[in-house]
Amino acid sequence: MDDHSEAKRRVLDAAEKLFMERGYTAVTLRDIAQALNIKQASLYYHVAGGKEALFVEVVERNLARHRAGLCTALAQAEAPLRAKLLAVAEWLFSQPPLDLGRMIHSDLPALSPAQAQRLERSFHEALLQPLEEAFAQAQATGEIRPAQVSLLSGMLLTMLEAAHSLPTHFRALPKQRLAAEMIDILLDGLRLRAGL
Amino acid sequence: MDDHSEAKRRVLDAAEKLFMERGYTAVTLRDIAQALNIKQASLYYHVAGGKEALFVEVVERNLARHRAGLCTALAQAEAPLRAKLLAVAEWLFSQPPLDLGRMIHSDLPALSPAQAQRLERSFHEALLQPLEEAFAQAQATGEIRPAQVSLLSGMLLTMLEAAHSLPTHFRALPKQRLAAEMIDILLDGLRLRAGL
DNA sequence: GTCTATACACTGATAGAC
DNA sequence: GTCTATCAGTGTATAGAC
Repeated sequence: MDDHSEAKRRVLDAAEKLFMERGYTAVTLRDIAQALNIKQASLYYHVAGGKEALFVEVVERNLARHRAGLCTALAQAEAPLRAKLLAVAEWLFSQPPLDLGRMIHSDLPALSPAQAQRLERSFHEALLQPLEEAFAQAQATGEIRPAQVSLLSGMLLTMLEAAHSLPTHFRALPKQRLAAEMIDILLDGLRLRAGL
Repeated sequence: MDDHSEAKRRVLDAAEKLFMERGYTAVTLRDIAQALNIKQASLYYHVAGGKEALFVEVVERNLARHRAGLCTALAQAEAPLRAKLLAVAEWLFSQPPLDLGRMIHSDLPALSPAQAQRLERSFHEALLQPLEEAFAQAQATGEIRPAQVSLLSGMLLTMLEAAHSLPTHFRALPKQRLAAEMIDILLDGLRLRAGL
């Protein structure tokens, strides 16, 4: 599983940048090769399986990084849930934005069914699972009131990715402030209250 | 601006279904023609400008419908903001899901800059503007506390579209219940409280 | 590791018959 | 309105030289 060969890493980096920005079908192997100042055919030296294999490898590496980053962000941040979620936002903003919707509805259907299913599973494990655990823990300690953890995780992830990727035209504030406000609103709505 | 010719409407319907599902680059004219049981070249009788013109016309029609639907939903629903937002959710769920992220980062860059800019403007007018007005009004009447209306609109739209389009695998509840819970959490976070 | 050359399929688009 | 035929352009992929 080690990616020896520095060159291979550079190929994956360039491919990741383009695939994550524009999606699977919109990016050509020539685009990727051009970004590396090499010719399209040279890519086959690094990734034998061609475009699809390259895409799968890129996404899987990206998701593994996300899982690791999210888990350490959640583990290292201090106790209150708010701080942990802010750490999550900070981590997500440090990464290239991922368009979950396009991935699932546009990119995955263009792959072989086996690969598509594998990637969809990775999505859940890397992105939702860590958040679900954090919310469940906060519920167990009574920090927030009970609610579907999968719902909360999806809400947060979706909102943060939107804040991360949507152009300035759609948002007046810097994304960090925007994230903080969204998290505050979310947590205010989840506070323990009399009558619940 | 009238789309006489029933046939033209059928073409736009088929194109809209495919374009909205898979995105601009992933859909070929042959895909659309096949859905209509005609040949690819026949599409040029209905839309002279080819693929790009077809896409722009489809999206513009979709957004006009959204603007109208959102405005009447917001106008007809009874007073409390919660009811209005639920009506918005109901309307959005009655329409084919739109992937705002893919649209902006994948589809628009594949068009000529002029058309891309035009569509991006339409997005704001059709989707965000009606919601922004509703939030501003609720703030004016003191129903919710002050907050960036563009932020709130973006949050709501993003969350609802995610609930609408993400596969069951990512959500345990039916999307209507999910929307209701998200709206409640959002509004709970915006209630007037002592100290604000 | 990267290149050139090339095969082959597919895509958008045009011309013209019916 | 829809067809067939056809084109140029682009896409992935392979073979083999350096």
